[in-house]
Amino acid sequence: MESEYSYKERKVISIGAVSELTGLSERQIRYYEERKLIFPSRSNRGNRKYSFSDVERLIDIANKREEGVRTDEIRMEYKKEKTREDRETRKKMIQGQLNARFMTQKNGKRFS
Amino acid sequence: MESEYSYKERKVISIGAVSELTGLSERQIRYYEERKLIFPSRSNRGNRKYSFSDVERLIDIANKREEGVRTDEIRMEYKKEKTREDRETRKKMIQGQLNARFMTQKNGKRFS
DNA sequence: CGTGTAAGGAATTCTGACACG
DNA sequence: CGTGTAAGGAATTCTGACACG
Repeated sequence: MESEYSYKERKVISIGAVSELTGLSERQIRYYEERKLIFPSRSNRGNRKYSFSDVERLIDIANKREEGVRTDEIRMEYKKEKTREDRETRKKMIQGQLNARFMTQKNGKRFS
Repeated sequence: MESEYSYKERKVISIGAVSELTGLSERQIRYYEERKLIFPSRSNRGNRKYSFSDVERLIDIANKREEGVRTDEIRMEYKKEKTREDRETRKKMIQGQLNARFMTQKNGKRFS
C-alpha cells in the first residue's frame, strides 16, 4: 500500500534456495527469466535474488507449464493481469484524492 | 497464529545476504550463533539459512552490542521474553478451549 | 569477550554453447 | 520450444585456529 516493501516482496533468496522451494531446476528458473516471466534483482556480486512473491509466481508458472501452456502465452496472461491492476491502482489513487478533499471540507478547512 | 509458517519465519536467506541486510560481518553473525543468540537452520548442503525474523533479531542484537550489552546478557533478556510469551500462549490456549465449550453450548450441542 | 584474518576445501552461481526434438 | 549437460572461472560458505586485548 506504500513505498516501503514487505517481506513478501524483498528480493533476498538465492537461485539454489528457490530451486528447493519450487522443485524447478536452476536451468528452468533462468530460462523463465530469459523469457521475461520473472525478474530477479542482482546482488553486489551479480547473483540472482528472488522474493517470496517470485517464488509464488514460479510455482504458478510450473503449474501452467504442466498444463502445456507455452511461455509466451504465460507472459501474455501476466501482462493482462498487470494492466488490470494498474487500472485499479489509478482508480484508487483518484478515490484517495477525492476522499482527501471531502475530509478537508468536513473539518471545516478552506479549499486550496 | 497456527502451524503454517509465514514469509517472516521461513528460513531461506544465506549468510551473505543477511550480512548485507544487517551490516554485520559474517564472523559476527556466526559468533552470535555460537553464543546461542540466533538459531539458523541448515540447507541440504549445510549452509546456514536465516528468516526475516532472524534478521530483525540480529539488528536488535547489533543495537544492544553498541550500547555495550554483553552477549550473555542479551541471551538472558531473550530467555525472559521467551518465558513470558510461552506463558501467554498457554493462557490463550486455555481460553480457546473454554470458548470452544461455550460455543458448543450456545449451538445446543451435547457436552462430551 | 568479541571480532579480524589467513587457510584450504567443498559447494554455488554465472555465462555461452551444444544437444535433442 | 523447453530443458539437460559439460566447461571453466569467480565468488560463497564452512570449520578450526591464531591474534589482540
